[in-house]
Amino acid sequence: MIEWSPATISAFQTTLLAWFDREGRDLPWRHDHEPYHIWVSEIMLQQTQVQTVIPYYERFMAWFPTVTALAQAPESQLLKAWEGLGYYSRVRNMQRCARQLLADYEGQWPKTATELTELIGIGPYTAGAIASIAFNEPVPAVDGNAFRVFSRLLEIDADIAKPQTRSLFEKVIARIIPKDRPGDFNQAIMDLGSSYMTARNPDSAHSPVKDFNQAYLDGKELDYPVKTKKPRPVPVDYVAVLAQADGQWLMTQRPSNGMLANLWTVPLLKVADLDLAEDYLPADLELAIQTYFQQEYQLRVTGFDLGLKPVKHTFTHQKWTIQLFGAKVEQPDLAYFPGKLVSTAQLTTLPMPKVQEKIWDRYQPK
DNA sequence: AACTCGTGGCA
DNA sequence: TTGCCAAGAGT
Repeated sequence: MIEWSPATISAFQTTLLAWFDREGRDLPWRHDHEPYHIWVSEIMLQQTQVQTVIPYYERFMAWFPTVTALAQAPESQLLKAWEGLGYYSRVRNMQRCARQLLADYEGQWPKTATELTELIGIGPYTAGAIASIAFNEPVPAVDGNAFRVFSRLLEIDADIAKPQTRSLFEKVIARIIPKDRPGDFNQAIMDLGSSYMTARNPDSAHSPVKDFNQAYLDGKELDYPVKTKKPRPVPVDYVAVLAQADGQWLMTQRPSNGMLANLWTVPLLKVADLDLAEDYLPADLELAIQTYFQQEYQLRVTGFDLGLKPVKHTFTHQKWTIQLFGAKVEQPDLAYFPGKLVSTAQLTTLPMPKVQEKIWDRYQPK
């Protein structure tokens, strides 16, 4: 890792901000510095690309224009606003944060990163982003872009996958961030990281700060950032039961904890949870499904393999293979079932994850 | 500290 | 297909 002199730091600031003034992106959440707008955009942008976020952001602002509107919204509407974005706890935590603001902060945002971190769903990165952009506090906002950009500029060899590495980057950036324009600086780093200094095909030869990029000057750009890789997704087998009664679909709401919390799907049974031998036969599966519904939900279903190609869906850490079964529900008494019957016309009113969309598409290709 | 939590894009 | 990456936070 190299160190910059005060003169180099000053030159870097000037060059970066001049470029940002010329070529910084015009994004919907950059039209003002309202903390609510900055906050919503930052939460949406966590692990999510700008292009994906834009339409969600526009709709979210139309539906929930203020912290109060967000605090008062029914959860089903929140999840509908987030449907397809992923990491659904983000939006549930946003509502908790909105209520926290109204209850404990008199509806006024705290103005420092340290205080912002106390709010639900706001971690070190988002606190830095809001504090610097909305309140002009000279603090770093260390996201994936900042890790990548500064690791290359300064040839920082620390493993960014390790939690402790964040504090090293925060110290380094704290020395470089300009006190007069911290928000623009942090956003400029993000723009730089998504244009010239990208992860895969960087174009540093044309970067406004190429002369400051030590890794590029040394021809070692792709060696940075140093990052240990994550384990690959674990395969998990599921059975989806497309059950109908009275012309309606049997839909279930997932538990309030864990993956896809509170979203709606057809019943998804983990094959490993069914009472099956190692080398079970297709006919055994039908019986196992029937038994499962009887025991867990006191429901009589007669399932049958739809003979369709299994649906595959990969999450960050799980790779699902889902076999589709059709079913008829006899005399539906849903007292013990965590869900309800829904007409085809009403299906779209439920917040559903992408994997459910794939299941519908397999059953009824458009 | 390591693991959990979605989805889309890209080579 | 596979693997990795994209404005991370909670537990």
